[in-house]
Amino acid sequence: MTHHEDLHAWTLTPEEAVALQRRLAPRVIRHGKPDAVTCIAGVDIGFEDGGETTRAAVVVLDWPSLTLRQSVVHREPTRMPYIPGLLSFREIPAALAAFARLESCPDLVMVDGQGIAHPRRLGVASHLGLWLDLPTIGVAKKVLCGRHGEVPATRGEWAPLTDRRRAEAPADIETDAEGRVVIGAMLRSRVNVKPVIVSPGHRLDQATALEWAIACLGKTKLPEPTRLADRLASWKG
DNA sequence: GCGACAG
DNA sequence: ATCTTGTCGC
Repeated sequence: MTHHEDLHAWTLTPEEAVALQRRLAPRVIRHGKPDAVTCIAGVDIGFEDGGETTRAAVVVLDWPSLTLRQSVVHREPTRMPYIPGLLSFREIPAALAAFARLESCPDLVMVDGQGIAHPRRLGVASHLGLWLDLPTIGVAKKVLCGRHGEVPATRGEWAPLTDRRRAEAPADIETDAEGRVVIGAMLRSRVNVKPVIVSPGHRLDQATALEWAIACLGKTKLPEPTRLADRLASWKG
């Protein structure tokens, strides 16, 4: 896999990064379904040397067996600090380098982090989806923005995550009874465990993102793709 | 003005 | 994210 734009654009000030997000967000497609899914990738980033080295892990699983087909780990110097809302600028360069080493292109990508459940509707999953031009889903462990009611206790059940701010894109996303924008779902992936936040990244809608997240659930909190990527990125296994 | 704030 | 031991529970 290759990419047409170079990485110079990643040397940005926070203000420039925000401006870039505002420009890119309307390009994010949040409807439809990925076609003919044969394999699903999982992505996660870890850090070493007290944060000086960034470690990107990508795993590719066959669907529907969820069997591991390939895994890649890429290391490079960290070039940006962590700033809430600007996570993609810190993690995506390494993720792209890891993707470049994949033998086959996945049909769907699951990312550790938010999709459109982001202040400017451009979380790391959405942003990565634009670069890869692939359907992506964000699976996060904590909320960045938005509110939600009580989450059902049953595995597979969920509660909508909503926000007052409307998206920049003209083709808008779902709203609830109060006209709030639905930006994701608090999914109970496991009983007695804190829910995960599932939000569409790029090229699919909320319902589809949820369907795939649930379809990829194994016995643990995280869906298999991100669970395995997490394991690799954190050196555990 | 005062919090909150993905990984 | 990362630094970190043992411990409780299915």
